[in-house]
Amino acid sequence: MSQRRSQRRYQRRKHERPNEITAAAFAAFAENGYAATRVEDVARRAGVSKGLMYLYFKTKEELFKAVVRSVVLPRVNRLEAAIESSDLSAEAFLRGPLLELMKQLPGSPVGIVVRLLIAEGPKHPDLVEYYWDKVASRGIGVLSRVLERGVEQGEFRRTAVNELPQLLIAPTLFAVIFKLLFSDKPLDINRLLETHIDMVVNYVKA
Amino acid sequence: MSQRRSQRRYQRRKHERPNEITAAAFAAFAENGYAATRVEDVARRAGVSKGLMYLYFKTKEELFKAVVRSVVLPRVNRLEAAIESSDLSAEAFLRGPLLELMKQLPGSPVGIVVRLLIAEGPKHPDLVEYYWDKVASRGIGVLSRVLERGVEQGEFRRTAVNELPQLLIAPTLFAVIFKLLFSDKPLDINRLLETHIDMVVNYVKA
DNA sequence: TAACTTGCTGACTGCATGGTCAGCAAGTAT
DNA sequence: ATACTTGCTGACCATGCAGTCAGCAAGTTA
Repeated sequence: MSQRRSQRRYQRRKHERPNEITAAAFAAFAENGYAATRVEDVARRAGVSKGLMYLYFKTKEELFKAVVRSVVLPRVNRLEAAIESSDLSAEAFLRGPLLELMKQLPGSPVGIVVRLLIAEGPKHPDLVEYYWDKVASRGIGVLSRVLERGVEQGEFRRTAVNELPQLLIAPTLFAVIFKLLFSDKPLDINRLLETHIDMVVNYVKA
Repeated sequence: MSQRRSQRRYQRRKHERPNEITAAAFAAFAENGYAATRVEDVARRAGVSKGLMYLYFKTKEELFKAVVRSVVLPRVNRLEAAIESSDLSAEAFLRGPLLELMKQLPGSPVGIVVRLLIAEGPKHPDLVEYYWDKVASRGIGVLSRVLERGVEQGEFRRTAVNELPQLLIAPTLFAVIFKLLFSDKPLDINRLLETHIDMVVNYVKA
């Protein structure tokens, strides 16, 4: 009556493990933040042993970095692609795709990452640097180009906003954080973002 | 040759201790964040023993709350007072005192508190609630009243901004966080804030 | 100056958790 | 079947730190 139960203790999945683990880690960090999350929790979520974690990630910190990268990179890439392939007028672009993106950010995983970055960033300078290179500056670049295009086509006048494209998305960060902290308080985030874009467009329109 | 050195081991200062300790705690949290700060560090900074900490604050968490309160309350009070006692036109108020306040926030202790709140808030719901009551909603109230006054006096038209006064200061949060994470990157924060206010004023002006 | 109150100290405890590693078993080659 | 490689496990260790408490000494009273 001894038996080879069909329950194997585990399967080997060398290739999939990293993704599975970062996904589990993201979920765990999202709930509890980085510091309060135990490596063992992540392991349980990923359905692996604690020891395995350390075969794929040298330290808890490495795991953290991997999470940030995995969440953030695909999104930026999509954004850049979407923008370059668009042939809308500058105004239509701001009011359409950009606004849409802004509306999606609060409540998306990006919100979580922002929280993690703010909380832990000052202790992980290389991560902040990475984020700046791969995300922030690329995002700014996109916005900058849109505005510039508007000016070239005589659609917009040249204003301080051309040098401060961050202004376009600044309220998005506000929205992200508001939702993070005060999700139970009333605030029509979409309307807030719409109004902001409307304001900017009026301001820069020739 | 034994001696009563004039170096006393300590002085009793029952009354001053709480402030001294919260000040030390603020400094420590500012450098390392809440989770990474040891109670013993705070004690050393305050020049007291670890045990004493627990005579004034039941837990580390209580200490944290005390810090947030002590930093944030005086500032809000000052803001409210400054505004109520002002007899400027609405536009002048936005371009003057409000803009000035916005410029000061990044780099002020408030930035630190924001970081702490974002990082730890989700695990301290009562603290978030407190912050909402004593800070956020009061701030919104002030902004709301300024805009309303502008409308009543025929200076402004009524726009969506009247119901979304947060929009006025949203970029300030952006600036605070930018400075927090990317203090070495170039960005003319003052100009950004000026431009934003200019934009809003243009938008709401009758 | 002696007896007393209490602000304060610092060694100690218990536990949580990041990281290690010897060995086991899933898969592979022969 | 048998020998071999390696993905994976889980018990274990070392450390670090929140919170405790018995006792000491600063200040007070008589």
